[in-house]
Amino acid sequence: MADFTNTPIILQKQGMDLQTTLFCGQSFSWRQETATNYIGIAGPYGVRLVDQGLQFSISNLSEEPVDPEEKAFWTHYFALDIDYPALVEKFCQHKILGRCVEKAPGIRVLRQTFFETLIGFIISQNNHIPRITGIVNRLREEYGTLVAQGIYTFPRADQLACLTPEDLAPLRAGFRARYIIDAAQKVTDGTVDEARLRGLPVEEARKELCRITGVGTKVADCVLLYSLGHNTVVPMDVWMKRAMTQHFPKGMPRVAKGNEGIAQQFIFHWMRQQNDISVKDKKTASSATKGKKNSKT
DNA sequence: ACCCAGGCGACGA
DNA sequence: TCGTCGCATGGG
Repeated sequence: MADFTNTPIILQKQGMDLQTTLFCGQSFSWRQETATNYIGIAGPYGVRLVDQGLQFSISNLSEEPVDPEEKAFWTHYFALDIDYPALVEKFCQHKILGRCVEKAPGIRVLRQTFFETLIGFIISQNNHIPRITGIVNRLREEYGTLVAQGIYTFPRADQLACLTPEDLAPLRAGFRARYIIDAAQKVTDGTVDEARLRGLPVEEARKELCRITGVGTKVADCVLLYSLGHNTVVPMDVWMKRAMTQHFPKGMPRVAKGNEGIAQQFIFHWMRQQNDISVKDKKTASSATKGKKNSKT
C-alpha cells in the first residue's frame, strides 16, 4: 500500500553543514527558506530540507507517494557513506589545509545528477555564481517539469537537443547558449554517455567529456568530481590556481591523497571567504577616507 | 561606471 | 604546444 502520508526521510548529518554545502558553489539548485529550511531539487525529487541539529529531514514538495528509492538517492547525494569526520581530521594534519578546513569543516562534496551538473558547469564558465543560479533557474522554468510551486525538474538532454541559440536567448546565457545545445545533442545521440563514462578511468572520461564544445578541462573536472564521484579530481579555476601558487606551492598536501577534490572544496571556499573579507575591509577603508575628507571640508 | 567572473575556442607564433 | 584575445552578460 502506497504511503500517502509522506513521512519525511530522516538522515544523520554526521557533521555536515547544510548551509555551506548547498551554497559553496557546487550546486545551483537550492535556496534557503528560513534559518533551518532549504528548498531544492535533484533529479525528480523536489524537497524541503529541515536542519534538526544532529539530523535533517527531507520532505517531498509534491503530493506523490514516497518513492522507496528516495532515501538511498539522498544518502548518495549527500555522500553520507563517506566518513567525513575522519577525513577532516586527516586534512587537519597539514597546517594550511587544516586552516581551510577549520573555517567550514561541515562542507561535503555532493554527488549530483549528471546532466544538470554538466550544464550547470558549462554555464559557470567566465560567470558569477549568483548569475549561474539565475540562468539555471530560467532553464528549469522554461524547459523543465513543474513538481511543486516554483520548483521544476532540470530538462532532459533530448528536450534541449532540438533548440537553437535563438530559442535560448531569454536565458541570457550569452555565448554559452550554443555550448548548452551541443552538450544536449551529444548526450542525446550517445556521443557522451553517462553509463559509459562511469566505467572509464578518469583520464579517459575527461577526454570524452571534452568532446563537447564548451567543455574543457575545468568543466569536465567539475562533472567528474561533483557528479561522477571522482574525489581525486581538482577543478582548477581562477581561485584554485591562486590558492595553489600562494598557499600550496608544493602541490596538494600528502594528507589529501586520494581525496584531492574534497580538499579542493575546502580550499576553494576558504579562498573566496578570504576575498570577501578583504573586499569588505577595502570598502570600510575607503568609506573611512571619504569620511575624513568630508569632515575636513 | 567599471571590473571581472568556478573558461573555452580560435588563432598566430 | 604554448600565450593571447574575444566572448555576452550583469552582480557587486
